[in-house]
Amino acid sequence: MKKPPKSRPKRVTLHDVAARARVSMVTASRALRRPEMVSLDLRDRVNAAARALAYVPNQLASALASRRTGRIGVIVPSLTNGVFNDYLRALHDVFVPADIQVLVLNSHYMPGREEKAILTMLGQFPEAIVLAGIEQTPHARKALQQAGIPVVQTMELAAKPIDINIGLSQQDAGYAAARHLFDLGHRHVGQISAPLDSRSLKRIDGYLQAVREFGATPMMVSVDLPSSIASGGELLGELLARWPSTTAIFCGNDNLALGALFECQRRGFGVPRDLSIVGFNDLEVAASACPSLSTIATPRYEMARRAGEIILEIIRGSGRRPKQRQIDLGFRLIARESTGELGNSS
Amino acid sequence: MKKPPKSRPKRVTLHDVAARARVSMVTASRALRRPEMVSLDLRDRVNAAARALAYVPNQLASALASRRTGRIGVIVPSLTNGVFNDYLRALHDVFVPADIQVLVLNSHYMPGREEKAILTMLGQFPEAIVLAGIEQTPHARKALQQAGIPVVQTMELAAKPIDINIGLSQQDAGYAAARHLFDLGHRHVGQISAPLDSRSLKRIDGYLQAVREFGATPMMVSVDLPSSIASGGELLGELLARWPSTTAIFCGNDNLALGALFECQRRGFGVPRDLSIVGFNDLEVAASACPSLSTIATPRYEMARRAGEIILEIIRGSGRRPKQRQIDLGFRLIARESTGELGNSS
DNA sequence: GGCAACATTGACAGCGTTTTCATGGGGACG
DNA sequence: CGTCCCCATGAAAACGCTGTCAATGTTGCC
Repeated sequence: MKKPPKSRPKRVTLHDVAARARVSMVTASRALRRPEMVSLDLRDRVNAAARALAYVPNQLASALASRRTGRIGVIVPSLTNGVFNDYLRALHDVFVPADIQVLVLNSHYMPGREEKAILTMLGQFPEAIVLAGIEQTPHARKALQQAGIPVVQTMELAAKPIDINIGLSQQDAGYAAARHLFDLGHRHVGQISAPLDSRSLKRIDGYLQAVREFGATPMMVSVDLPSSIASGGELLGELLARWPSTTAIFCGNDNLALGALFECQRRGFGVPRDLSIVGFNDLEVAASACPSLSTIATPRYEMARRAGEIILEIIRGSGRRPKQRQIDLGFRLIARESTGELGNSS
Repeated sequence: MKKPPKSRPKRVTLHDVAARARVSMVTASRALRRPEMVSLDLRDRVNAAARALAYVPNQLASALASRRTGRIGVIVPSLTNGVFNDYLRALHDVFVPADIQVLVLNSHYMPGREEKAILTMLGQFPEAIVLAGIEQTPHARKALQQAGIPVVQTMELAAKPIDINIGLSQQDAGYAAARHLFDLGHRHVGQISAPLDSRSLKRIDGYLQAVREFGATPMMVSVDLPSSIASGGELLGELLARWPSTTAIFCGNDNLALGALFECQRRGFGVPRDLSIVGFNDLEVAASACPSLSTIATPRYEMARRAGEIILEIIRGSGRRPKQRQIDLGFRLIARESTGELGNSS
């Protein structure tokens, strides 16, 4: 007859471990965290006791007492988006070996949700915060500044960084993508996007800049949904319906580009024979697709890695900031098979 | 006389708020958490003070004192894999409205890393844990049981669940995928996979079962890397090199299938004319691809949603478990354009 | 042998909240 | 007008751990 003590499933605490090892709590604590401070004999006894009891340290209490939580907070607009895979991986690569936990919260591309996520995060007292994007609400900015921890804004270059800023010019990148198509001789260059974030808008600005420069007509279609492969196809359909003369499109990201590519295949259009396609981000699929997708490669891994390393340096170095508070990591245009010169068609 | 503790910027605590509102800490605490327990007058005063000081409650202290952390832990083998997008979204959909935070840790498809992740998670004292997969190490199992919180294993059906188990038979699903190809008349049915997890292996078992049943020859190629689109192409290449007679393949997941599809396009093979392809999971891309990919749809969203709801019920209902501790959610074969009858070719 | 320097260990006081539990005041009721 | 109860409030005790500093035992050296 077993009686589950559901009201008080008393947990194994450091106290229990200490008692079993017949040492004081302090010693037990040290034996586990700083073995070198404790004699070999006791160290073994404590370890044995801890293992026997399956002791799991209470990080809450530990963090509260030591005022160091050993974690950093990351807020990204989406986990779904392949863009943030490399980004998160880089952060893990840097912090996990340093024994720092990475807490990820999702803002769903909504400034309001981001503010909430930032406040929640701050309530956990992370030792630093990494933000994807630069458009925080004023209240969030204030809270972040007041927290007195390193804050790294990434993905874009900010006019007024909160603290540290590592990114690239989304507008320049958008310009480069569009320009690539104009340089190939295209004059009817369309644009499709799912502009949920400020970065998409900046890329569009870049596109418009190129359009003006070449005296072309802006041809844009967008949808206010999380970008998906399916939307890529639909948006291409709309674009072609409105501007049948289109010979090239710049897609706000690679998923849209992939959807557009599939739509072309469905319609029997040759890519790039009938339509040139350039995407954005250089996700894995861009290189593997057939035809492979021209795109803009953004240094997502590198960006997050640098962010992580700067944070480690600040934390380790007692809070001193590096001299360079803003870093432009640039981007690369990757011309693959999906873009070709105008006129190859005939 | 007050001694400013070093360079540490003093944090605003409940004590400060209470002082400013001229009430006791208890009242301040209640005014913020359970406004209905406090008179309107004080409630306003406390709220005003909190806002003025930009007070952020220390969740660490709160959790320590209340013994409730308001969060649940989730451990998935990969964030990169599209499979877990729906899964995590469902969990968020359930828990965020319930004001419960979702902590996600990544096991990188390695049992050792998963054990570590589980222990780390347990140290945070989540109110429940959701696991993707059923193959935890013995030590992890012990720690989980000892934690006395709801544990939900998902994605597969377990012979001996730790606590709750919601999933589907991966072997049956693999069998169904292979069987679909045999039913279409194919006899040279290959299999490609990146079997980092036990689920892939079970799907292969299902494939082998079908192969035996139809008296065919097993033709399998695999790679020990995280599955990627590129590997899909390469594996298909190897498979065809070894068994040129292949007329259909079952891919361990949709990414591999997509890579295989692209490889066919690159080689000028018609799909399904020259090769039928069936994938697994029904990621978004499967429906959008051209030709669209036949695949096995797994109820990832539903699975995670159910897991979340059961957890909420247990937490709310003071720990009582539902009668049904194991739920089989099944799967669906989705026949699309990428599979066709043998002989359509000639 | 005596003293300083060192290496170990332990007692105590928090860390910032929440939870009892006690207290006083006011309203309902007779 | 006096009880009985209930409501709003506050005091003090956890929650589990770590930092500080003092106390103990050890070693080395003159």
